[in-house]
Amino acid sequence: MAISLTSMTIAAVGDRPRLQSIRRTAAQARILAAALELFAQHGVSGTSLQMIADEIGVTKAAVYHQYRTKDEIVLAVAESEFVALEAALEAAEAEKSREQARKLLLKQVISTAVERRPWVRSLQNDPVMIRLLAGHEPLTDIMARIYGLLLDDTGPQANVRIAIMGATIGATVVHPLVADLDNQTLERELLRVAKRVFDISL
Amino acid sequence: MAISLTSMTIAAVGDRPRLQSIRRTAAQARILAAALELFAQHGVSGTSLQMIADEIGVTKAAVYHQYRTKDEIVLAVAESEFVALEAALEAAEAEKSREQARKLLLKQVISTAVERRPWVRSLQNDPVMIRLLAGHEPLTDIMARIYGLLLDDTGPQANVRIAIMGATIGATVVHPLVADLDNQTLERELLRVAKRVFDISL
DNA sequence: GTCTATATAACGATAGAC
DNA sequence: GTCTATCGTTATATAGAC
Repeated sequence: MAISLTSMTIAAVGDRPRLQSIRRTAAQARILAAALELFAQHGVSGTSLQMIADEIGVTKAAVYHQYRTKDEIVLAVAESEFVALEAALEAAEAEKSREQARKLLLKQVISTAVERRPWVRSLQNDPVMIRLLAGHEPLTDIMARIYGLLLDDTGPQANVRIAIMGATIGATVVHPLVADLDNQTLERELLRVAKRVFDISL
Repeated sequence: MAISLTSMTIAAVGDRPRLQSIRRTAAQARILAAALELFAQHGVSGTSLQMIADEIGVTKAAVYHQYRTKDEIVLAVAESEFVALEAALEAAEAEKSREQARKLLLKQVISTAVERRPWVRSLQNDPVMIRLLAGHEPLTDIMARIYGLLLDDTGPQANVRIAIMGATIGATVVHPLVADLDNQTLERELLRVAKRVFDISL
């Protein structure tokens, strides 16, 4: 990792378990795909295991054979969605300069959010999801590294600016007014705003 | 109403029922206050009538005496929160110029969101809330009037800019990184962003 | 890997007494 | 306006057969 994060304490890098290395059976993948879709539609609390089982045409017991609790399914869904963010983060951390790393990361976060926008709302805003993510280190670790990289310590308002940018990305892609917009245009507009509002040349 | 909205068809203004005129008993107000808080914490689906009843120290049956269904409670909560938006909208519509109206509305929407930020997430992102709001005309009417006023048809990207601004406001105020920030500072920063997104002086 | 069957608890909602 | 009591349904979760 080429970037040193003097302002934050980050866990040792060497033997970090990677989300990308998690292997799943076909049955598990079917469950997670159905759950992701249903969580987006009805929220986590509004999605029962029966609904997930019905969606893939099996019984509840078959689902419980793969995951012991509903919480485990929620976390597995989150992990599978965080893979793209982890990849973006690792690519950014490999950049030579911190400036380059920040630019690349912001770009990738935007394109990831745009591409996966049908599921961004539940991942970012569902109260059950938020609570589970907060207690799951592999995911909080990724978020901490992303913010640690994006934050510059140039001013007391830096936190607010990054918060606003991150929030803007996540919330814009789920906004009803842009639902009909193609990914490319949406991505371009978000980059333009990032540039203008946050003085980052991308 | 001093503003003519040539680009949208808006229902007749004269006898529009106002949310502000809805009267509630003390018992109903207690239910709505408890529900608002619990929805924010657990989401709508994650909040049972038993939880609401426990919160105010009565039984489920007492709650059902005030509202016949859970959906009615959700809608009543939304209506009570939309009162501030309705007031902001009416004040803006009374402005002499459209430019003035847009500025005032944007300012008021920002300050409303900042002041009510603990509850913004569930109102804006909860899937059950979204579904109920979409089918409830008094609320969709207010949203349509707000967007109708904010949208200028000067460019093809107008929708995206409004979406970005709306998303920015809604998502920033709920972001954990600004949780400790006082209302005044947060409001000032959001106004600064709005200025730069829209190229207008607020 | 999926099934039937079941346990236990909580859900939304209603009836009727006070 | 609130209570007790209850209805029918659904929830998460498990046991054991195939």
